[in-house]
Amino acid sequence: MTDAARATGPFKRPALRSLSDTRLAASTLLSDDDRRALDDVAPAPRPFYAGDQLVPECAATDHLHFVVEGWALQFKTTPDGEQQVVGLVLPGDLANIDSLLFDRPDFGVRAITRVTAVPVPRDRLLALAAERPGIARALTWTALVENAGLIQWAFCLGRQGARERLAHLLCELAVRLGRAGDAARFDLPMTQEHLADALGLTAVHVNRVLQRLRADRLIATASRSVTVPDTARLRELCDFDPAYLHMDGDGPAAVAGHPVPAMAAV
Amino acid sequence: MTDAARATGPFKRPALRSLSDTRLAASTLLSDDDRRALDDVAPAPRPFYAGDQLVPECAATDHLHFVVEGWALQFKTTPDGEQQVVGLVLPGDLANIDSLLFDRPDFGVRAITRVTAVPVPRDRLLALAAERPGIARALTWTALVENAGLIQWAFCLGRQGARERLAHLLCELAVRLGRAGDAARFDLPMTQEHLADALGLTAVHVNRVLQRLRADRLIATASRSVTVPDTARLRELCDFDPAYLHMDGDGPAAVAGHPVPAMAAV
DNA sequence: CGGGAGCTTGAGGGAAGTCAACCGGGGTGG
DNA sequence: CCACCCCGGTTGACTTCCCTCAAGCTCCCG
Repeated sequence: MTDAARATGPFKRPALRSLSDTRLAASTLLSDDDRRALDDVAPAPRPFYAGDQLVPECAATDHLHFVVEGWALQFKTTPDGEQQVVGLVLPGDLANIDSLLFDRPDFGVRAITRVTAVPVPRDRLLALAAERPGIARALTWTALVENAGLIQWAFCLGRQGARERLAHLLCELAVRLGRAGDAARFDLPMTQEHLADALGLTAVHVNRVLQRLRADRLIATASRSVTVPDTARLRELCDFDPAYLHMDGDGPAAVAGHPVPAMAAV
Repeated sequence: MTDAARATGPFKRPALRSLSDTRLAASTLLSDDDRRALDDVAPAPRPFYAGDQLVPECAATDHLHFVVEGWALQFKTTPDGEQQVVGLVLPGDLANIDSLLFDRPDFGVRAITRVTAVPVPRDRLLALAAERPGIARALTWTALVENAGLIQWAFCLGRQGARERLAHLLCELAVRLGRAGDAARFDLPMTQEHLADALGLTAVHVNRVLQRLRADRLIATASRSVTVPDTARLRELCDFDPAYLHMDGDGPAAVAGHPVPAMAAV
């Protein structure tokens, strides 16, 4: 709650204005008509405090939350209270696409910072998809991108060590935040505990691994932000390939015959 | 290749006949018309030998493979040759839904046993989806189910020990094979090496964990098959809840107003 | 009969977890 | 205004889980 100030850190990018600014709409599958139709069904954005649940883990939901500002995480809880983070939701992302067709969510979504989200009723989106193939396709595309991210997530958890996993997460964040250049610096509002929950580690161990990365000059950290002095070196460490993020809105272009917008900063 | 005989083990279920028998079509989102249209675009099934790649990991694909017989696995390879299995493909499953909209696959698919698959050209499926909202929706539904499975997979890899992960995988297979009752026995054509690649472990350790599960009477194994004497006890060990498999074709029913077929044996 | 794939077993090592204590800063309440 | 407190980060000692390497076994198949 007291993170309100932090949410507007030194590297805040201009807030997204509408659903047309989200990744769903950027996927080149949509016509301008589709985008307008999407904006028409969008209700007013809703604010959340850090720690709030956008989507409770174990209760039915019928709204899809498009995050336009702030960070959130997708999580699943063990019976003994531990939680595993299964995805990070950044500005422009759709927090819970599974609620499009499932009554009970497969995971909860919790705000890390203060968050602004547009909660679109599932039925409105389904109706839109039924009459506009472009939107239906864009929704499928979004689900598939989510899929690719989860596959990579599982891969890292299963086959990489703590050092590589942490490096990989930082590489991913740099790309998704559009700050993948050298000497790239970006906000990182996650605590070491958050990182641990995401990487399948403990906070103590995350701490030690972070220190080693710092000692090796692979990263530098300031309060709530990270600098990557040499992107290539960090990527080499964890074998990072940004293709799985599908930042270029691939595939769809070939299908719809639309030009690919210059969205990627990979 | 010499597994051809094994693929027709003692618990072989009748082979699926067409796309209408796959999970995609069972999702209650399709009208009978939709199902017919789907069957109309289906080419002849194609056989694969054990070890064959249905989808090569690093080459563009434009066919979606519906597996009607046999087992396959979805995998991702590390630069040093290790592989992480990110999903198992059973009869009725769609092996590579990501190829619907992406040119390059996010993972490869390799046959574990002899496999029969129906390779549907992506374009035909896309065209069908564009004119039939039901099929578009069923495809999205399939992607979301895949999603739920991957989330659970990541959860297990991140937060469970070897024993729990292995138990969880066996519980999942029992349900997906429709053999979730007590004293349930089912074919398991995977080697301990396959299991290790799936669970993020080594084959040696899988071996030891299997022995402990056997010693504790949680499972019994015969050649290429597993028996679960007490389903409840095994599920309790790994905190298994079959909801994430969405075997009941949920959500869609409420949407389309169709009755839910009695597909679940959960 | 030989050979290979898959399973089993053992000894030793390393990565990550656990438990516990301490620190530093910012916010809150007295 | 200051003291306190809580949260997040840091550090150390010890433990545990799982990996590595290596060898031997069994079964199936050629």
